[in-house]
Amino acid sequence: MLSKSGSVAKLLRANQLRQTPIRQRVLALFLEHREALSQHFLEQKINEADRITLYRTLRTFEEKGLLHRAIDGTDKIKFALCGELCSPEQHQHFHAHFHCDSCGRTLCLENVEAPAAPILPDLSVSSMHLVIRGKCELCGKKKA
Amino acid sequence: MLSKSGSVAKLLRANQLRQTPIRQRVLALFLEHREALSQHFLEQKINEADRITLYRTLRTFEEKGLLHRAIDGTDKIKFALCGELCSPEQHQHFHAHFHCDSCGRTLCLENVEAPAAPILPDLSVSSMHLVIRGKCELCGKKKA
DNA sequence: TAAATAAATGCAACATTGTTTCATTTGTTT
DNA sequence: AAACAAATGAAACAATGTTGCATTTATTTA
Repeated sequence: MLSKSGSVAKLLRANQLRQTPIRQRVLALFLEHREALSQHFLEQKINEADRITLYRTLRTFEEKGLLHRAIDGTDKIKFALCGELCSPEQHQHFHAHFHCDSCGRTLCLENVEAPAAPILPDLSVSSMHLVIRGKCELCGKKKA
Repeated sequence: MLSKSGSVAKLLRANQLRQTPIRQRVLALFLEHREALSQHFLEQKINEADRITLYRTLRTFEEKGLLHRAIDGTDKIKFALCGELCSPEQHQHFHAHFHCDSCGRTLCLENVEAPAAPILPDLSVSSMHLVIRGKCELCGKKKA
């Protein structure tokens, strides 16, 4: 994850992207929420933009290495802010995400150590993802 | 995974499912391929069935604990045969899958040990999935 | 073995999402 | 301020997800 101090404008400039209102709003939402967001979520937050623009914005950010796809076991694509280790050429090769089956939120887990790569003869590994599912702290409280 | 000896008819009977041609063909394909299959793949293999029937067949099998969703990081849902540890009530809580970014196949990894669950205060964990991406043995050879 | 019945199937229909093309608008550069 | 490249929004279409309903079929039982 990027430091909170990184302003939206800076982030765009650093990635050679134009300062458009929609891109700024999208990035601001990612910085604000600090979790993996779906296009659906962004559409609801940004009424001005139509879904095609959002669709392309997300993929542009992905190409530039600003966002990565968060694997959470659902069939809905979600994106999350990349850390410094990601770049257009090479994304960080280990990610861990927590998905709440109750509210559907997907959180990036920062401090999870990569498990030792299993021995897989004949398979070449380029990345690993740990998907953890359960109940988040908010949904856990509701029940209690 | 179930033993190869388990015949299709037995599997259906054991799960209180009727012996219909489509269900038999679907199960046979899973037994034959031994990897996670998408509905799209099944549609192409079974021309007789329309997609709605397949859609419902897969979900019925899932409910019965015969199939589970294989998480492979793509946005396409894939199913795989469950082992003995899965049941309608409780699926095995750790799965590992390998996804080939080149050909799109998804393999179930049987012998991968579950990583130690990370310490996640306030998050209750119900399952974990390890998704490994890279190139499978077939696609690796092509390049070499 | 045939009738009864509960389940599976296939069709129609519709919602959502993914994706491309193209004309228009906008941000950036000179 | 003009020129240019890039971003946007509209239209359009494909693929997938999902439900309701009428028909067919597998199983049960008389």
